Parts: sequence; structure tokens; C-alpha cells
Amino acid sequence: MARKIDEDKIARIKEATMQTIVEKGMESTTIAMIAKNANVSGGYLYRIYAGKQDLINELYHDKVNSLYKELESLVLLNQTSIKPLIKSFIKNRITYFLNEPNASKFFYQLLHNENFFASDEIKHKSADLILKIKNIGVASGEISKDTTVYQLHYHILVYAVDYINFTRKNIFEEQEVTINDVDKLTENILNILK
Amino acid sequence: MARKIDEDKIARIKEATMQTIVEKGMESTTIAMIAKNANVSGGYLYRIYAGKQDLINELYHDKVNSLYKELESLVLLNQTSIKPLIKSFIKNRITYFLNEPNASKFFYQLLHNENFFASDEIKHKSADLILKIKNIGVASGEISKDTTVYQLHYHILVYAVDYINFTRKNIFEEQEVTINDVDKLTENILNILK
DNA sequence: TTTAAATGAATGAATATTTATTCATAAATT
DNA sequence: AATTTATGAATAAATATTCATTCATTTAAA
Repeated sequence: MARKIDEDKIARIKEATMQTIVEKGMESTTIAMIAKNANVSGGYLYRIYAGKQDLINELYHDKVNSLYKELESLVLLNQTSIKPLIKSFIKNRITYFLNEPNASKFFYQLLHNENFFASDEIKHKSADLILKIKNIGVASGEISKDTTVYQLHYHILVYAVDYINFTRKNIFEEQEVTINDVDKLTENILNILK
Repeated sequence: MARKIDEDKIARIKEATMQTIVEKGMESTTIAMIAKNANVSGGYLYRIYAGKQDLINELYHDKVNSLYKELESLVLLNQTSIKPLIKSFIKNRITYFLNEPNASKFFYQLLHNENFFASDEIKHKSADLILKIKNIGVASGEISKDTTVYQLHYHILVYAVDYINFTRKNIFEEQEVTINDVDKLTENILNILK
């Protein structure tokens, strides 16, 4: 046996990647910067990831998967009304943003980047979940049956994430988003889908 | 006199820049790609722009400026109600998206990119416009006086642009956005701000 | 209980590759 | 012919990736 893998290094690389990309932007982020911020040698990354793209991809897909898992369990828990489902989902997004701003903004940036797209598996899952939510909402009278899948997809999965994270170009100095926004955002979505 | 500048070349460079970035993403777009797609020599760009960043910057700021000019004149035209103002603004965004998808998506991508941010001048203009709109809306009863500037800014300037352009990861094959969405989007915004 | 050999982790300087930028030259226009 | 536009191969600069080497830990023979 030889020495053990320092698991903390991997965690540090992940955190440094997200932080650097959020601070400097994708284009300006280099492997050298990430390694430096993670306090890890330049070549270490390549022991774990095939390269820069691979590293970012994995972080992104991890997050996408966990998001869908979360939504899946929320659907299972709320079979008669979409309001608690949406409210919980938004509450989690705001909590995540407040607790892990780098991870939250990292995901938000990739969501709007051409180079990162969902796998076919995720697309299927997503379509499936959206339809399940639609059925629940239509049955309970919370969603108009004319609401399109695109409208549903955007307003359930994207709208709140966008609203919460759109702070970079902030014109006003105040703290923009707090946990108090959960109710208002939930109400907005329910109004739109009605 | 010597030969004339081929103005068309500059237009081609602009179009190729937007198209390439929309298709390949910022990180993967190179000067060589842009020049090739524009049918222009590699070095030609540098006769007009100081470099890649300068080129992209100029395109972005042109668009931001024209957007604010448009909104400014809409505010002047609608001093008693915000509904027609918002409706016109959204109609223009959808028309733009349908007629010039590359330009529309290019702008949308930069809007969500850390490396591009509004100048102080634009920030001031923006703050000023948002407050003017708020005053009109509060006076007419269309906007609750509790609505924050952040809410106003996001829902007037970002929400519709995002909704319209969020098509890349499309799960369903259909054409997502059409001119028929103007009314629904307007109604959504007015409901949220009320 | 030492000691040393084996193993895999980790490093970072060297290399390869990619990509922006320059500039000597050619082409077009007056 | 004079002048400016335009080219694209050459160059410079930046950055990703490799890999020979070092280091830490474990195992087991002496």
C-alpha cells in the first residue's frame, strides 16, 4: 500500500473551480488559477479529470442530477397540489444561494452557456417530471390546461434560479435576495401558470 | 484616393462574431473562426478593433445602448400607464428574437456572463429609468408601492429576454416562442408587479 | 522492533498546443 | 504612380497537458 488519496484535495479543486469561474468568468479561468486557488499542484487535476472541460462538465452534471433528484422526491411528496412543491423548491434554491453562493452562481452561469447542455437522459427525466407536475396541477385546478410544457419548464425550473442569481450587474447596493422572497416568488409562479 | 473600405466586411465580422459565439460558446470561439465565417482575412479584424475582447465589447455595448434608448423613448410616450410600455418592449424583444436570432441570443448570453458588465453611465441611466417607470406605475395603480427596484429591474428588463431566449436545451422539439406570447408575458409581468 | 522495498500519490518544470496579434507584402482604386 | 485596403504567413504569448521525479505510507522480511 502507498499513501491515501487526500479527499480534501478533490473538494478543494471543486470549490476553487466554481469560485474562480464565478469571479473571473469561464473564458479567463485557467487550470493554473484553479490549481493555485485549490492549493494543489498543476498536474494533480489530471490524475482525477481528463482535463479542464471534463472537470467543469462533471461539476455541472452533478448539480443537474441532484436538482432533478430533489424535484423528483418533491413530486412524490406532493401528489395533490403543486403549491407546496413549488414553495419547497424555491426555498431550497434561495437557501442554496445564501449558503453556497459560488456553487449557486456557477450553476446559474452554466445554465446560460452554449457549451453545456443536458444529456438525453436528463431531457427525458425533465420532460417526464414536468408532465407529472402538470397533471397534478391541472387536476387540482392550479394549472390551466392550456399551459405549455415550455412555459412550465421555464417557470418551474429556470425563473426562480434566474431571479435569485441575477445580482452581478447590481445597480443598487442593497442585498437583493433574502429568504423572505420565497412567498412572493411562489405566488408569482402560481399566478403565471393559472 | 485609394480603394474604399468594404463596409460589408465589418457587418460580416459582426454577424460572424455573434453567430459563432452563439453556436460554439464564448470559450471555444477563436479569431480564426470568426474571420473564416466572415470570409475575411485573419488580420483584418485588427484594422478595426483593438482585439477580440474589444470587438465583443463593442457589440455588447451597442446593443445595451440601443435597448436603453428604446426604453427611454417608450417611457416618454407612456406617461400615464405602464401596460402599453411593457407590451411594446416585449413585442420588440420577440420580434428581434424571431428576425435576428443570433444577435438576440448573443446579447442574452453576455447578459449572463461575469466578464461583461454595465458601465457606470448605463447603471445610472438604468436606475433612473426604472424609477420613472415605477412612478408612472404607482400613480396609475399598476405597481404596488412595495415593489423593490430589484424586482422591477429584473421583471422589466430581464424576465422576458430570458424567457424568450431560453431555448437551447430544448426538451421538446416544437418552436417555443412566437409573437403570440406578447400578451401572456405582458400579463405575467403586470401581475407580478401589482 | 527495525529496516528496506514496494506502491501509489503528488509535484512542477518541460513540452505541446492553441490562439491572439503583427507586419511585410500584395491588391485595388484613384 | 501614389495611396490606402486587405491578406495571411510568421511570431509571440498564453495555457493545457505530460511525465520524470520525489514523497509519504504500508507491508513484511530480518
